Amino acid sequence: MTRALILDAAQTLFAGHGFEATSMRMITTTAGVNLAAVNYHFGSKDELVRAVILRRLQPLNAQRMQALDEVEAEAEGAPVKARTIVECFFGGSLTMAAESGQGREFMRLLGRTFTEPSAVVRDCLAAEYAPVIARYRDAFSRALPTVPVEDIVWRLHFMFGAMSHAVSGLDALQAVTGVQVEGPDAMKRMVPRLMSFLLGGLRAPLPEAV
Amino acid sequence: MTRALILDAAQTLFAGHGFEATSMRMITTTAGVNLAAVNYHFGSKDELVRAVILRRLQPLNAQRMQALDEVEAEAEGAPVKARTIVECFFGGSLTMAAESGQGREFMRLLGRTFTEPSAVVRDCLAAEYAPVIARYRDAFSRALPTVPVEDIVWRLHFMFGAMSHAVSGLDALQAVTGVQVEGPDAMKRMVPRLMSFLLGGLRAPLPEAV
DNA sequence: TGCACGATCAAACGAACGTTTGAATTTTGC
DNA sequence: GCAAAATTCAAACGTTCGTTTGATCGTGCA
Repeated sequence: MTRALILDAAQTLFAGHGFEATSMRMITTTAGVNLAAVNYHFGSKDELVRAVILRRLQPLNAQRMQALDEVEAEAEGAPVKARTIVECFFGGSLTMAAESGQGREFMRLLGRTFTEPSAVVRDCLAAEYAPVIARYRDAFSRALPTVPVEDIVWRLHFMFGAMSHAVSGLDALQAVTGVQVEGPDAMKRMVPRLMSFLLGGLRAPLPEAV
Repeated sequence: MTRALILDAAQTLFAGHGFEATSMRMITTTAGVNLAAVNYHFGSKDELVRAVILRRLQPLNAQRMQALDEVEAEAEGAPVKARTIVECFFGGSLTMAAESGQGREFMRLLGRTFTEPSAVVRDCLAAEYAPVIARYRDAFSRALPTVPVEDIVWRLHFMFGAMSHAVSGLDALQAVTGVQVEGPDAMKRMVPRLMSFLLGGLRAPLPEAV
């Protein structure tokens, strides 16, 4: 009970203020628990950070693996379309981002997480993502046999950036352009646009060799 | 002299550890100046953060405006190609990222800056970017008359994400995929790939209406 | 030469940080 | 129903944070 209260409060505050700028006292006050509860249940602030990230990232990545398993099994050896692979990868996270509340909050947090310089966060992410990226790299390689593996990796990298910024940078977009991006339907308007953008980038002609 | 030493040291440390995690003592020790020097020259840590960002962002954005002015003047009223506009926007920053040392360091910092939740950073960025984004939005709108303005804004948003993550997330890419991305020529290998990805996304077919 | 002013310095400020402690309290297992 | 284990609690720990202070230094102008 207390554990879950802390995780929820920490996720909200981490998403809003960042890891460093969120103090234990902010977390425990928001959660309505004692200050010592975090160290009792998680050991340290760093471990709490890991727990907040892993609680949702692990199921998310497991679902990414399973989604790819399913479409590949369905294709029965035939190459899977690039669009389908993209949907496997981003589908789960984007619907998570589209649902209001905790899910969307976590996606905003996750978007920020990539640029977080903290060692504990970076190591945690690298370990979680490495097998997923490797799996999807191979899948894309089969779907786009004309694209060298190195380019596949780069384009995955770019797609990651576009997506994480799309979700976590909505405040920035609103501040800069004045575009209204709040509300539960904002994500529903964004997702198809993002998907077509990603596919356009993924299938773009290779740059002429230099 | 001391001012410049502080700015350089602060930029390096901000890029490596983030704004919050970088203390005044780290900055002044790295710069080889007295602890009180930051408050003497900049007033506060927040003002130093602003100064570090604005020192390079203001010239960068001014150059973006000028580059667009020039290609539009050259076109003499004819619409400018989308690729050219993209090059105007990202060209300067990508060459800045490609050069080693201070320039590249700042681009890594700038990429992280977008997801920085700090109020002082967000306000500073919004004020600096707003006129530039408005100008480029209109330029893209003329270059791609079939794309509604709202989609233009979204695609600019996605492009921002892809680019900032491409630059600032190189550590993450290396950690996750093992791809070697260090060295001065890493950027030269990335830039054309990023450019073709961005153009592919920008010119992707619009998602069918839902 | 002497004065004035901007710059640098060591030292200290109160506040907030993450963490620890030991007692009080609640829950669990038999 | 009671001992034992798990949890919650108020209080304090030492450390580090950003900032301030007042003395000292160096330099250019009168």
